[in-house]
Amino acid sequence: MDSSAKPGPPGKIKIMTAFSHLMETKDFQSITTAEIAGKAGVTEGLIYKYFTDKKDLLHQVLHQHFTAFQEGIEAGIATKETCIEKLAAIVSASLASYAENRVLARILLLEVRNSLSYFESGAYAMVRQYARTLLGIIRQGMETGELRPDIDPYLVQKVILGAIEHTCLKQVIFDRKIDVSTAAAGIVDIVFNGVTHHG
Amino acid sequence: MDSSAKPGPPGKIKIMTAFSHLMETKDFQSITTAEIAGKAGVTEGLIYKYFTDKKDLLHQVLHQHFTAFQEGIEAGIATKETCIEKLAAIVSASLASYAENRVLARILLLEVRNSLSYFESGAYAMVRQYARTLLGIIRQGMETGELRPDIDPYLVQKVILGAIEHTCLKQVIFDRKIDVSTAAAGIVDIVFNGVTHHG
DNA sequence: ATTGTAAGTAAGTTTTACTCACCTTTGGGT
DNA sequence: ACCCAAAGGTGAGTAAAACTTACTTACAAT
Repeated sequence: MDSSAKPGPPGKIKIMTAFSHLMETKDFQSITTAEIAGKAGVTEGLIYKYFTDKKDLLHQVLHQHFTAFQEGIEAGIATKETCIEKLAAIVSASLASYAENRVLARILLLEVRNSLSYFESGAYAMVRQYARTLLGIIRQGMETGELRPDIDPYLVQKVILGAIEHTCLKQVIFDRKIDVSTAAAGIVDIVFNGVTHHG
Repeated sequence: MDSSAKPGPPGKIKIMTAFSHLMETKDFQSITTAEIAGKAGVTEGLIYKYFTDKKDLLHQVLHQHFTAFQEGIEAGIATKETCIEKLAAIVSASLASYAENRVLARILLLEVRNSLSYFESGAYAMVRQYARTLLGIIRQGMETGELRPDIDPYLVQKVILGAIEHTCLKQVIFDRKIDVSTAAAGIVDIVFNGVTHHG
């Protein structure tokens, strides 16, 4: 368990923003605490006043970015009525977030999953909430008859999440543009209708 | 570019197997070079005779595991005739590999993607080859009419890869069993037929 | 026999995450 | 107005771990 991501004192904010900016050009491992402190204009020791760990800093920055992500998702599905529309909105909004916030995408997809401490962090709790929202929509769709009732909703959830993540994985890694609308439309088409040709 | 993963001298083999075993219980970051050398029964310096880096060691061990993975895949699709069958075989064989070789799965899904050096490694070259094979089958299926011709084959590839990876992600992280056959059948069903209910 | 090369060692060095004891500022209660 | 406690912030220091380098041993080929 790590401390939650409150706004906090100026020093903490400076550290988080400095680190976040460094993550735009470098990977977590190669960013040093000295570098963070230097860019933030504080001393190295202050980092450990507000963060238990270098990883805790990573997790709290992720938490911060994911909050905006979450809001984007909820705004995206708010107006939608049907399950299909909601799912399409989630796919679209998720891709859009990864496209416009590479730091979020890189942290979430590449940096955090290798250490167990992440899964005890507040950031991961938010991610779980996001996954639960998705699952809820899928279940609802199965009840209303929009979706097939004979499939495992958990698996549908995983396929959708996997499709979203893997679709922008390479672009995130090599810092290339993501064509959100066509990618989103394509994923939705494939997952909803399948890839086989039915004469 | 890193040196390829030749079998090599006894010291190198001992280092790689020791490291591989350590990866069963610990994550990359928390395994020290001293620990590796100790378990291998060699000195710490020898690691740097055969590996440019601690990460190079990781990449070469991945390369080694992925070779077996690749063979499993090719054996899986060898007997199959249709595109559909081949895709199902790839999904099944991939899940099976991740299920029975957690070190491979953990390295590939959790540990390597955060550093650019991986993408210049021989291990990544193998992964690309695997992805190309998958893409080839998809393209072939679109030509023969088994798959819809109006979709982007790259996107189909990404959805399938994403589905495979995300399906076993949690199990790999928390070291839980993977029910390969039902997961494979489910993924294939969803990706081939889609999730929407067609009256 | 000799020479050249690959395998292996052992003792550094440096970097880097993290600690700790110490200042400085702020603000609320009496 | 003053105290004092707590929060904000500092800077020197430590320990550990990745990596280097100078050296030794085995050993195959000429």
